[in-house]
Amino acid sequence: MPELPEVETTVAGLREPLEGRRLTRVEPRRPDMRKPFPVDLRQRLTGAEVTSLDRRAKYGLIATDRGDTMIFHLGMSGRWVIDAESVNIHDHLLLETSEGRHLALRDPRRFGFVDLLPTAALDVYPAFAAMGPEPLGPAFTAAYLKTALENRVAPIKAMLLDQRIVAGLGNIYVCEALHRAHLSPKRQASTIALKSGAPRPSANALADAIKAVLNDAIKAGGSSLRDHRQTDGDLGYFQHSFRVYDRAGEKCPTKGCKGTIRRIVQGTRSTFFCPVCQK
DNA sequence: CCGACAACCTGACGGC
DNA sequence: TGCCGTCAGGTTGTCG
Repeated sequence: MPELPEVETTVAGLREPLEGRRLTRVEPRRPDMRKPFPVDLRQRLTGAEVTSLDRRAKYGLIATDRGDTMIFHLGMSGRWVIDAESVNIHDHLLLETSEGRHLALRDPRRFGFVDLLPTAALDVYPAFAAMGPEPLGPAFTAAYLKTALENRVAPIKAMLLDQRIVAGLGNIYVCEALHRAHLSPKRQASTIALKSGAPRPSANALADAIKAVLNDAIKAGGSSLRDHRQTDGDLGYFQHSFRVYDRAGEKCPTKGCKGTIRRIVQGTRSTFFCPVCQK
């Protein structure tokens, strides 16, 4: 469940059980996920009150009244499960609150991880320091996109997956945004940025398409793929609104377009697009 | 500096 | 039914 809309939805779902609540139990159930759990995670979080929940790109942020923030990343298969009947073998971190709520960070592939640092040091957290703007924030504009992509020879698809250009997009939403903007994923990135002065129409269309698809997905509660339902607040249905992702062989949904969605591989990852209306 | 690619893990699915 | 290959929402490090 791991691109920006899914993390946004996850964080929203964690507010009710966590915000303003005290953590009475913090229990890693193994030494590591993709990275080791911080050695002092339990000691620094137990007894603390959660003051706010937030999101940066695909990272969730849980701040406490002791000046710490727990950072979590869901990797490919991670999600939070609230008040499950029993503990799953892939529940790697358990939290319990003063209200008796039980939360489990479940991640079969273990590409996710947890970190802990002083809230005041968030800006210098390496992953954040190198990160581009939030696509739904004020800094992400057509003009920014144009500047960030000029001189870039790589395909636009690869550039949009680069978190240093824009932070929070993943494979699904890049494919979807490029389709909405009618831009080919194979197009050289700099070609939407050529010429000085005003942004080109394609840069405008792309920035707009990115914001639109993310907002639509958040409204739908994100996308739920192979990891099934569950997680009290976590039933996203945006996968039903995919226009190209995982739809190879289907008719292109663009009005008046007679194309068929194709799957190609770019830099080891699947790309879905319409060769007819995406130029 | 840039781009390509392997590695980290488990599970689901299709083909034989 | 079972075994095997392939693929999956991400990130990071290495190599040329």
